[in-house]
Amino acid sequence: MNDKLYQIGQLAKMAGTNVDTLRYYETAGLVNATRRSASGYRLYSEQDAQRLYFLLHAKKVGFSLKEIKQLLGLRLHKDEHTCEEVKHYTGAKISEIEAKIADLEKIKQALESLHMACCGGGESAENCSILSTLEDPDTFKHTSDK
Amino acid sequence: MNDKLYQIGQLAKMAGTNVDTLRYYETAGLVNATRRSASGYRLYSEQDAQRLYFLLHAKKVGFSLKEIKQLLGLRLHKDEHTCEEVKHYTGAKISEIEAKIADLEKIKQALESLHMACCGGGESAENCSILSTLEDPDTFKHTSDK
DNA sequence: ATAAACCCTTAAGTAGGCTCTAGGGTCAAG
DNA sequence: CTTGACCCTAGAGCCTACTTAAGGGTTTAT
Ligand SMILES: [Zn+2]
Ligand SMILES: [Zn+2]
Ligand SMILES: [Zn+2]
Ligand SMILES: [Zn+2]
Repeated sequence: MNDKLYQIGQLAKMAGTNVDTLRYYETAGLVNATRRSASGYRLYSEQDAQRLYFLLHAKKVGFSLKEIKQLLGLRLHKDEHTCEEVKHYTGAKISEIEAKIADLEKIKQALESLHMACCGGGESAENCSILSTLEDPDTFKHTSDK
Repeated sequence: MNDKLYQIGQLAKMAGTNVDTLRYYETAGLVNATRRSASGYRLYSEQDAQRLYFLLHAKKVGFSLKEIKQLLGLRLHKDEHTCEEVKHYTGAKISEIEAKIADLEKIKQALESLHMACCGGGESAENCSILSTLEDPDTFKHTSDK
């Protein structure tokens, strides 16, 4: 069940990207089409699509294609790595993600105080109460990085 | 109070980046040094540093320098925009950030189930219970984008 | 007063991630 | 059986965000 296949143009539209990018991802070894039609058209399965969605979401939040390739590849070449390595890698990535979330929460808070302070009216923002938030050095204090 | 100034090298080290990048950010209009020494050395204030930290954190979570420039610029050229515009922009960015956080939470969950399922031992990961999670199309289902 | 460790500028080069061009097949509709 | 909307490949080109190079001042320490 669910053996529906998509042509490259359909998948591109579904995913909000374009065909060139999909072909590029193929050459980069990121998302391959399950098979080709008799005439050589790429045919993507639902799984291929899921893989692409994962990629696009991960990209959106700042992972490089190289990192994404590793993430997507966790289930592959299982025989080439020990469980210890796998566990170490996933643990590190999880911390990384937690740090990213924390960063986003802070940026969000800064924007929210701007957003709420602003009256939203049609007048010039010259006297807008926005001023203080981003100007305040404490708005986004540096705690610890890396 | 707190009128400490940093040379470019110090700031670069503090921020975990390097001097070339800081000079680049200057040419890109992102982070300027408050002033120059008699001999032309850039001298960064604590506020300049905060601005840089904001930039670096925002970059880490996938914002482009162009977007970051806008974020950092919200408090500038206040006279050129209406409160309405400001409010609209911040509102849109906040939604964007919420979507990013949601994406990260999903990726995190997927990695966490991998992480917990794996025994972490020294044997080959060939029979590792990792298999199912990333292979399952539902792991990162496409809901709605853009 | 000479080294070591900083700093400056301008300009060219690089890596990652697409995006476009050229030249050509494929397929459904009318 | 042609037109329009797809698809293919190979390769060049482009944008972003740095990074390196070349040539040269400045500071601090011994
Ligand atoms: Zn306002
Ligand atoms: Zn207002
Ligand atoms: Zn395992
Ligand atoms: Zn194991």
